[in-house]
Amino acid sequence: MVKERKSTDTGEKILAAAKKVFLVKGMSGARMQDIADEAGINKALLHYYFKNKEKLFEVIFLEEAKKFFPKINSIFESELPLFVKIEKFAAEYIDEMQANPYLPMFMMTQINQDTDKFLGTVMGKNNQPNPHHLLAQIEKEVKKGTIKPISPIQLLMNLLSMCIFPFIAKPMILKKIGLDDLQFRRLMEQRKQEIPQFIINSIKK
Amino acid sequence: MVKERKSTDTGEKILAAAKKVFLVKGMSGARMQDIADEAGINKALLHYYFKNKEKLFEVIFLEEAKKFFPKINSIFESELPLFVKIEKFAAEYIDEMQANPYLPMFMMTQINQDTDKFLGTVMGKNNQPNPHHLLAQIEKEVKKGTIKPISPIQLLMNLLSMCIFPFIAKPMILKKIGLDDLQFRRLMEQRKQEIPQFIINSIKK
DNA sequence: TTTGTTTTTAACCAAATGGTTAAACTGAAT
DNA sequence: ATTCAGTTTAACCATTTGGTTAAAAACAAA
Repeated sequence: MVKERKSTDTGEKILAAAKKVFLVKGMSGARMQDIADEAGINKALLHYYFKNKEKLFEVIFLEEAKKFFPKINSIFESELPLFVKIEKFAAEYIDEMQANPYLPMFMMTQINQDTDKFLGTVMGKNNQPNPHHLLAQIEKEVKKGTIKPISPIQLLMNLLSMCIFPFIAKPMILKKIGLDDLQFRRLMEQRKQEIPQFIINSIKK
Repeated sequence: MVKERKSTDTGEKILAAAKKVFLVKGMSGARMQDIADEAGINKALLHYYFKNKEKLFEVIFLEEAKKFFPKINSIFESELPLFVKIEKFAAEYIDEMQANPYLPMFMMTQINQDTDKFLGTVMGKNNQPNPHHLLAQIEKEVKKGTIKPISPIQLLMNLLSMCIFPFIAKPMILKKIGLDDLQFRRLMEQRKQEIPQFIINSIKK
């Protein structure tokens, strides 16, 4: 059994190259030779440092999952008021996705490919998204009468949808509306306030 | 040059099988032998009926694109009032996606893979999404003062996000919230009214 | 300088892959 | 029954692919 080699220049080079290639080509589409070329190394080194293609991919997936889900949990489970939570989530989540705009598409691709594997086995128990605290909080606010009656799941879906989907649809949006990258970034910056405002306008009594 | 064979039993079988395999595995991940197995035919027949893997894929893509974009255009370009348009879009779009729940993920995958190819070359000029009429309508309503000031693009993104993203995130939603397929369908049925209501509550003066 | 360990290289491997080929089969028309 | 055209089959092909192997190179310690 090949153990993972300790962190070195070459190992890091491989990871950086693998990330680039996997993100564009996906796991099936990515070729080990392409990754080696991208890293500027001999292909056999990939196998010296990583057991096989799948293991290499899992390392990348785990690294990326760490940027996608923890935000969800830390904010959802905090004791902040609901509206503040929505504002905070939109702002911080969009910041994270602005820094990693490929991330939603990458995560959704893997999760759709094999949910149990990627949300189960590979990730294990840590850092799994857990919406229950927020759902309960929404329910409580509805009961208190501070917001209009809305299903907690529906509200959660609205929030996630508006924060995440634009990054997935980015190439389509850019092409059909005729925006460039910078304009898209600005648009998403605006959404940090626009989304919470839109939501709060809708649900506030 | 192999012309596409005229529509026959075998041709249809291939298309049905190809759709299944391409949808799950994507283009790179799908194997011609897998498609042949799924269709219950000899692999060489794939090449008798379709020039190559790429051409077969394009046929499938075009078929699926016909379910994804035309709704967008017909409703966006109609002369209906804005609120009616939003209601109609949400209802009809969600109906279409309920019938083809894999479709958003499939389309977004291809568009992210190579936007110019899939939104350009393969689709040609027909049936391309064209949001400009709706954007202009939103702008007009803002100016008339019937809705609160909102950027047309932002409102469009909100509408599309809330209608489309849940289908993309379906496996994640099901797993993390603990729903089954039927419950998800019900949830999306509710969204046919919930989304327009949510939006109208937010923007109406 | 020598020795031992680690890293890198280039050649190699078996299997998989998309595609080709020619013969056999099938169905329709004469 | 024969001929022709279209469809299907099974074998085959060249290339690609992920991975293996052993030797060379590099590095570190004594």
